[in-house]
Amino acid sequence: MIKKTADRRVVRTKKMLRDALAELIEDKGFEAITVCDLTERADINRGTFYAHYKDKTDLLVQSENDLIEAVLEIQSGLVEMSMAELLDCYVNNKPLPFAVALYRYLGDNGRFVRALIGPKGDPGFTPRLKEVIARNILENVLSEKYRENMTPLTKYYMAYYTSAQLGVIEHWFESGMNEDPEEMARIVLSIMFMRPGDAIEMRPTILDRVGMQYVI
Amino acid sequence: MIKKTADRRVVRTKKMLRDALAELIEDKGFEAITVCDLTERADINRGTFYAHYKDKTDLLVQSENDLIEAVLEIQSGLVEMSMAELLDCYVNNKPLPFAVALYRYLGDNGRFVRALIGPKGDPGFTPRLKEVIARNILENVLSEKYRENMTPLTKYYMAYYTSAQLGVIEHWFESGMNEDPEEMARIVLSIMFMRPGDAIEMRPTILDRVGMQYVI
DNA sequence: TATTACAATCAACAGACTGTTGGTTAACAC
DNA sequence: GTGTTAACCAACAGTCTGTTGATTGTAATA
Repeated sequence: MIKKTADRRVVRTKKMLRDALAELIEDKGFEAITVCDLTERADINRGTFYAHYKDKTDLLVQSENDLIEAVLEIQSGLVEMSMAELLDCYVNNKPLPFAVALYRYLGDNGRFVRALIGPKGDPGFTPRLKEVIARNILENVLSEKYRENMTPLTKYYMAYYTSAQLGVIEHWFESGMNEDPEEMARIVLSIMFMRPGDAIEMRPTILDRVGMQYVI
Repeated sequence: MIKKTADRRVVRTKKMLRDALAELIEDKGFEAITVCDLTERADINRGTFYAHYKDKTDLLVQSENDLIEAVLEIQSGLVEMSMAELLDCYVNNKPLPFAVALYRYLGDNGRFVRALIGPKGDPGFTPRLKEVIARNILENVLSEKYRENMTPLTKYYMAYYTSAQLGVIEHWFESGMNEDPEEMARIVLSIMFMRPGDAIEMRPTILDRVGMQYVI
């Protein structure tokens, strides 16, 4: 676990390769990338590539691991939120702190994340990101009662909810990251209190203030 | 558009290749598959493969198109649902007809769908399936008012909702497709009326009957 | 600053996969 | 039954792969 990569040449090489990977994924898709493409764009000798990585998949996996690890790191420093605090954020239209931190980091690594979760990216990355989000957001949302004794329906709700959160992140990237992290955190919180079925009760919900009223 | 594939040999060859593709994707991932792998497993000459498909990606895309087209076909025959009917289904615990049809078809083509949306599948397929689901389920759920004048928040809600629906489908496949299509349609309908924020009002919702009560 | 370690380069290698071709055999539709 | 054509087979050059050995250049440390 101890990174002993002090040599500037190594970090430069790795950075160049990771950047080239992100660009090329968005360009032609991971599938079509050759090691030649990578080293050519990164302006690195092909032999040097193999000194650091087994193959292009190894480069991909290592880069993904770094990203996942960083997200975990960020979220591990965040205190678990009480329901009262969540409510406070909601009614006062304050962004959730951990959501802000998450979106800030994802935004900073935008190019790479967008490439990975995009239609030409790595289908194996999305589940990993989902797992992190599930562990760090859902555990703050789902009550203990359901966490400990998970029924099939609860599991389906978890799958529903984590996928939904990732869908919002994807849409953020696709639409050009126009909103800043704070805005995104507010949007996420708002959506958490929406449900399509609300129309059944035919009452405008508290969501009016974010401009959506209720959804049929 | 007119399929003139009457020759039994052709349909046999194509079927063998599509099946081999599904198996190999789950086995080693699309990325790692070679045309040799495909023809070997399908027991087809390699030259024959190139008589039908440009490359392995062409095989993938054509197979995906067939699947998407079939889903569209199924859903086009379904009448649009009124809010009253939706309510009727919900309170009487009846499965939504279009959801049943969707899950039935996906289940019938389980192996292939599971391979495509899985962690070794095609990252480009999920968005396409999402789009179909969005068009056919969400348009029955979102009121006209929001459909015609889409605010950013509405779009985020759509992204949230469609991803969520796909997450449920994914979980169905991952967990071994234990529920039959009718059960899945009921689960989906139930989840539509849940929201994590319900705890704020601290009232057990109508969802009690499906064993979840309310979610914090 | 000089020395030592090692990262990066270059050229060349066999092996695998690709996409194509021309000639042959066998199954199909009518 | 016969013409059509799909499937088979072998062989082709071209590309990408992963590895090697020798050489050059850059970095950390004394």
